[in-house]
Amino acid sequence: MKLGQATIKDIARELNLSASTISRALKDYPGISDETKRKVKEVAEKMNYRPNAIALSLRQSRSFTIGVIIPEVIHFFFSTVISGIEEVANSRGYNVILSQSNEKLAREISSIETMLSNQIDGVLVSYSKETKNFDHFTKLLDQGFPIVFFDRAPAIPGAINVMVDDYQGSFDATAHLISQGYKKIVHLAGPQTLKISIDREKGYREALEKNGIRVNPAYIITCPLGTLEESKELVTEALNTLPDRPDAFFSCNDIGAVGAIMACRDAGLKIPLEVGIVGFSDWQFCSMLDPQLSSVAQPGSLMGARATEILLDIIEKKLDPKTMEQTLILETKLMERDSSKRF
Amino acid sequence: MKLGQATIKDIARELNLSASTISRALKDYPGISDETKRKVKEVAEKMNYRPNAIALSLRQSRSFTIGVIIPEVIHFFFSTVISGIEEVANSRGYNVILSQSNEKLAREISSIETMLSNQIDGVLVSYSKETKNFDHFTKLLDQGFPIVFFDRAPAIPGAINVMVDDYQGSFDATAHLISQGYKKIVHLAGPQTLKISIDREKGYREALEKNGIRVNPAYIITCPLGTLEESKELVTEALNTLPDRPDAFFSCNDIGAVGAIMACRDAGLKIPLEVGIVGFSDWQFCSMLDPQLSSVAQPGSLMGARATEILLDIIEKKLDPKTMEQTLILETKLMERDSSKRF
DNA sequence: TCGCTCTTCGCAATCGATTTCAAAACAGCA
DNA sequence: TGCTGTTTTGAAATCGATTGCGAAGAGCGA
Repeated sequence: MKLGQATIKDIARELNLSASTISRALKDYPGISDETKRKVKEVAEKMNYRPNAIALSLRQSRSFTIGVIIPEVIHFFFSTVISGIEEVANSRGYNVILSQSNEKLAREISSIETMLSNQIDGVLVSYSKETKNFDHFTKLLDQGFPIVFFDRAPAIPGAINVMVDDYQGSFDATAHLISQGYKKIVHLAGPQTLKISIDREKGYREALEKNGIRVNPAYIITCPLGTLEESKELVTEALNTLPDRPDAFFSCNDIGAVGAIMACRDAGLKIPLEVGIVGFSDWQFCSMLDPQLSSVAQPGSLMGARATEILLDIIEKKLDPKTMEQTLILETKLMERDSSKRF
Repeated sequence: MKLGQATIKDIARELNLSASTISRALKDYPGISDETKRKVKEVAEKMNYRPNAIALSLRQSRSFTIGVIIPEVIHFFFSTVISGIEEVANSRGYNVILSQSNEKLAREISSIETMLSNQIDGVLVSYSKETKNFDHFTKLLDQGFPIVFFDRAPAIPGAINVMVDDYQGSFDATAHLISQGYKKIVHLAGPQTLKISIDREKGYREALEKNGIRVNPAYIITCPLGTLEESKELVTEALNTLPDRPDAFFSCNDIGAVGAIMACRDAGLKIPLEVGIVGFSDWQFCSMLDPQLSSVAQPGSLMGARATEILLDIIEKKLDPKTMEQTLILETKLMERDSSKRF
């Protein structure tokens, strides 16, 4: 008796039949007598038979597994995306292999390599902050390998992206601050390697211009690290040194906004009376803060779900990447809370 | 030319050699001339050859993949655990297949089934709140299949568990509240199906007793849902109806503690002057709240890492589950912050 | 009893890589 | 030239499941 699982051969031996008959009986193929089918299924049940998906994968060159490459699992936003991915993949019979790049290009590349070795049917990617060269993706795309990018869209022509409307979300947030009477609005920007950072900054700029406010370059402060400490420090510095003291901060992420809250509070400024603050992402904790933080909600779970649907449709040839819409943009929603509401 | 990847046979055809020679040449087996090795490697490189892990898995009955079953990815704590798992698994050459049960027993079972079909080498499990019967796990354990449970330890003799010291963490938190002069401490407990809930309640009870405070059953309030609204409501009710008004709340999780903060604030109580509050898990946002929330930190990433190390050691037969320590308990750390510090 | 048809099942190849066993090829030496 | 020994390579089986094709057996009419 083997230690492992019962195979189709074990059943065949037990019943003095051939492996082919067992296979057909289990799948209710025509040409197998009902009596045989009954016996086969009975023995399969008894032996606790479970088909070997690996053998199937090898034969069909299909693994029913998709890969997900993400910068960091710990980010709340990404965890919601994963949740959406897992949900859809699972319901359509696919497994999800996960790998985090930790924002390192080298790990991103090696992750893809091992996943390809494991014959994944497709991959969902949100690339790392380090990634500036996309050859490892274009090579695959050229071969027709199914890839869908989410959240962070690379500068690759023909690539399929699912993202939120960073520009519009940013525009809305800035316009909201303006409508609340804030005039000297600082933008805490993200690393310029990410398209989302650029789009968010653009939304900020255009909202100002459309409302007749001149964009002051000194009011755009880049936070490369994205940590709480960094933004707190930079905001404190801005409050102390900028000739025209800012009266609002729009951060490209929630952590930065929290840093701004802290810095303003330390500076003795009242929120939202004297300073307005808006974040981006609408992390869970926004409504738990004091004051509750206004933020731009990104539909993370939906993004994961949509990206997965598209990927699986491509894999199953229901969609041709060449003929389809290249970029799916999901709407954001501004959550107006205490940190930015004066009226 | 095939669409897919180049195989060993393609290289063989190209060089007029046999598949066996290619295989040996690529692995630097003895008995292959240096000249042949050189040519084979050159062609392999040129054809962008990548070994098919599926074929290897089939042959070796080893997939170098482990499964992870988790209630919900979105939970901050679990996302840190996943991060630790992924880290260790990756560095030891294993893939991670992820599945969330959404706290549903049925999905937990079906996830395990598909993972087994996919020939995973072992599995890490944190079981769902619905799971009261562990047959689907014991069956596997009896077959000698490698399983390591984390965070939530099932009542299965011989099972290997990695968890935090819920009892001690809870004891410390309660003792801390007592040391700060709080006397009427309410415990917001979790669902009694989870061992962690029971342990945390036990730590609370014994800390009280050891400090000569009688345990008041009315002071133990169970929060089955674990939502913010629920705890807010229950705390408000407790403040209004309990004959002896509580002066502190120790919640078995952070969400509950936030609900308590809100309820107390709405009731006009000053934190920490009039009411002390401590949570459990030390989620990211604890230090961003106002007042900053004291909480018991659980080493999530470490837990994931340790559990994975043990699992891989068992898989690789470096460890025998029968002879080893059954339960690994990781230390918690009380993060004392403003919400509970009167002095 | 011989055909023929239809039902029911088995053989063998396939997927990609590894590995055992054995066979070539070639060198050295008498 | 013939024999032994070494080096280098191949054929075939294996892992588990599927499937086209062929074959055996039953049943039936002539």
